[in-house]
Amino acid sequence: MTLKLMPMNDGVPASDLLNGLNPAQAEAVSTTEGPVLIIAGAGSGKTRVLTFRVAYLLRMGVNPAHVLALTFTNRAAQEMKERISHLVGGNTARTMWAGTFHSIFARILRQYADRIGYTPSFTIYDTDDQGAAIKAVMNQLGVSQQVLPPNGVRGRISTAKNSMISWQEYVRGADSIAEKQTGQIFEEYEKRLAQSNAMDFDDLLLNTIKLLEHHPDVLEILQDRFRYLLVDEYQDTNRAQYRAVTMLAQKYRNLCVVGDDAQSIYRWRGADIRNILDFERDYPETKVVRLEQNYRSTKTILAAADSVIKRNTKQLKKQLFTENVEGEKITLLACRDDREEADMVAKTIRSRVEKYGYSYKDVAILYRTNAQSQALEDALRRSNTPYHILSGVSFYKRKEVKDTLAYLRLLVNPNDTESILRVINEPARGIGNTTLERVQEYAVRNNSTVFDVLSNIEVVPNIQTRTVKSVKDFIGIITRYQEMMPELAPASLAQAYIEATGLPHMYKVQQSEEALDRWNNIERLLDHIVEQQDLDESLTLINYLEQIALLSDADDPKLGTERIAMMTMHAAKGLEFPLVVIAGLEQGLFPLAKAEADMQEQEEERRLLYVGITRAREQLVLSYAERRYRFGELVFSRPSMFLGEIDKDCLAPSARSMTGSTPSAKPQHAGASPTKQSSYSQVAQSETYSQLPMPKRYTSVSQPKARGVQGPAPEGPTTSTVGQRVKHPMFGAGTVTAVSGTGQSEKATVMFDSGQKKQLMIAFARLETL
DNA sequence: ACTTAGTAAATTCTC
DNA sequence: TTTACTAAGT
Repeated sequence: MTLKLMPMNDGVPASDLLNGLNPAQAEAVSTTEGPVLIIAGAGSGKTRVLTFRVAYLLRMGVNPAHVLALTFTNRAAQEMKERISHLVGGNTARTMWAGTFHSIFARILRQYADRIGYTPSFTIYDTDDQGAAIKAVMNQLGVSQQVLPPNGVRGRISTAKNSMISWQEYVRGADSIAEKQTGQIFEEYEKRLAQSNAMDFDDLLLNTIKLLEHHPDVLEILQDRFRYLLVDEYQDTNRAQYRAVTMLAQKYRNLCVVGDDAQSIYRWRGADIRNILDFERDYPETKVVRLEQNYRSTKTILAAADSVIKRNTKQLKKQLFTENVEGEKITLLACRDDREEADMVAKTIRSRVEKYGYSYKDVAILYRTNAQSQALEDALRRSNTPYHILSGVSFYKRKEVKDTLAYLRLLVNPNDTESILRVINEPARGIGNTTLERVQEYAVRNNSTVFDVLSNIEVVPNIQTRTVKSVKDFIGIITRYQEMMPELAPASLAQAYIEATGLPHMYKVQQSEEALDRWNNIERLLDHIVEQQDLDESLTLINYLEQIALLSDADDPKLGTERIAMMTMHAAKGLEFPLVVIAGLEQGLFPLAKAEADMQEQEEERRLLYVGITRAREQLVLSYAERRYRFGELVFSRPSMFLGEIDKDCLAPSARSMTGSTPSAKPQHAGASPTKQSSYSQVAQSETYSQLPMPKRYTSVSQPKARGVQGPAPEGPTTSTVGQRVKHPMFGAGTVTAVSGTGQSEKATVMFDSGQKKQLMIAFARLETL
């Protein structure tokens, strides 16, 4: 391909696009031919470069259908398309392919499914389905779940797949008994999925590779279709993704990858930093472009981020700088416990919103683990601050929603065994475990699918007549609506079919608040299908289900509404906010306990903090708590070692004097004899507690005044006596009728004056003595 | 076969 | 604290 500086039909020359860009950006945009490696520091206008690059290509006359952009989230892909449409106008970008590896590959695989032994209606299994399949296989093989935890097996199988190790290779390399067993499970698992016409997430990559390797004609078609490839977040791709991209790019070699090794945070799920480090070796003619000017953050924030990341030994050379203002210093909140931390975070945000005129959508609270969201959430709710959480228990993870989706999946692919087992007795139809065991056993023995066996249930011995009828009814519903599929639009079909399954009815008659909630969720899901169908006339049930299966937390459409965003730092990748709070900077939590001893893990945690800090545009607040509830138990902790790594000049004065005695000033383990105790242990407290800045006393919300029975009290046992009169914020006054348990798990049974009897955890229920 | 109560385990991150 | 699995009761 040769460059033609010809204006496109809209009459604007391509070079106009370069006007607002700095030299490095312009180079990254205009080097359209051949391999390009863009090392893009945080906030260096990476997204802008990517979109301009595509727009530039299109202006140069490249057919948008020849462009493939692989992004990290669907949201990023969508945004990219919109921006490009904006730049080049009209529908030009519509035929361009943009999406995550998984969604793009799923699309390709549907097209060529028959080449690799699937039908185009294959099902995509999520982690839960995987777990269910693995447990079923272990059951079938008689492997105890006590001896070999299914979760661990799932992890090992997934790791193997991400490294492109087949079950045959895995078995060959297995030494220990556990590995041999895992290998056996691996084999049966693969067979079970194939039988179910289903793929797990890893298969979407592996099967694409298989398709390209074994079918040269398909490879060539795809190479010719995707003449220009872009890969975003390249540092977080794994070997399988690398392999697939390499094959696709082989013919035209127009491969542009964008990444930042400092932001590589997915090593644990197979991301291989070699992909970025070896790029130049694999493509000797590579043009390397470094984007080093940061347009996002203040000098202070950038300096803080830099002071942290430079502690890592392995990283590509680059020096980020910014022409932005110095900005506010970073605030450090030192708190007594997680509840106080949450209250202080909430209070700080509210005051900043007031003082600086931020709106809530400008604010994000980031944390290391999802579990931390609970306390923060409570505090925000108490102070009436609007927020929303990305991830956690999302809508699509709810039982009733998953059940509904499973029913829908069966309509498209009745061989989907995991879905059958999930819903066959939901609502209860009198088809129990014994029956299902027999059916599965029969299916395995006769190399048949569970659905086929159920369809001919008479042939299975030892099934009760009543059960046979139930099974027939169940199969009847599916086949009946399957036949209607060609005639009905997906939304109305789904509506009628789900109604016929009796699932909504079951919840509706239960009348409890929870059941009605569930019923409501099913309705919402069905409404959503209607919506999506209205948006896209050509929507099929297959497309819809795929879209849901490949949804990620970062795709949450609620982002950008007038609320504080709460999420893990992983989920925050690619986002930015004027005000960012990072909570829970404690040893053992961030970095996680597991990473404290392992340098590699520690460096990954440090990169994660780097990602967190660089999400902030104007202001950054960090916090830690001296003690925190974990598993309902109070544990002590020291401030994170990372706090000591942040350049002192970046911290606000009050914080600076406080950090004068943080771990960096004194070696953490100085004097402390090596113990096996985790950093959360009480021992750690006595060693380092006194070195810590004492947090300013914070008047906590609703501190119970009473002594006897009251909230979390770490010191001494909480005691309450039978006959004690107490008051509860919700239930009102009452009398303690019984006490059970000790310490943190001490429970009191209270007969309230309203007539209600409740058993309450004394440590958590905010009871007041009267 | 289904319900319920009781206990064990979990909390790292995800397409 | 919440969730998930197991065991015993109906």
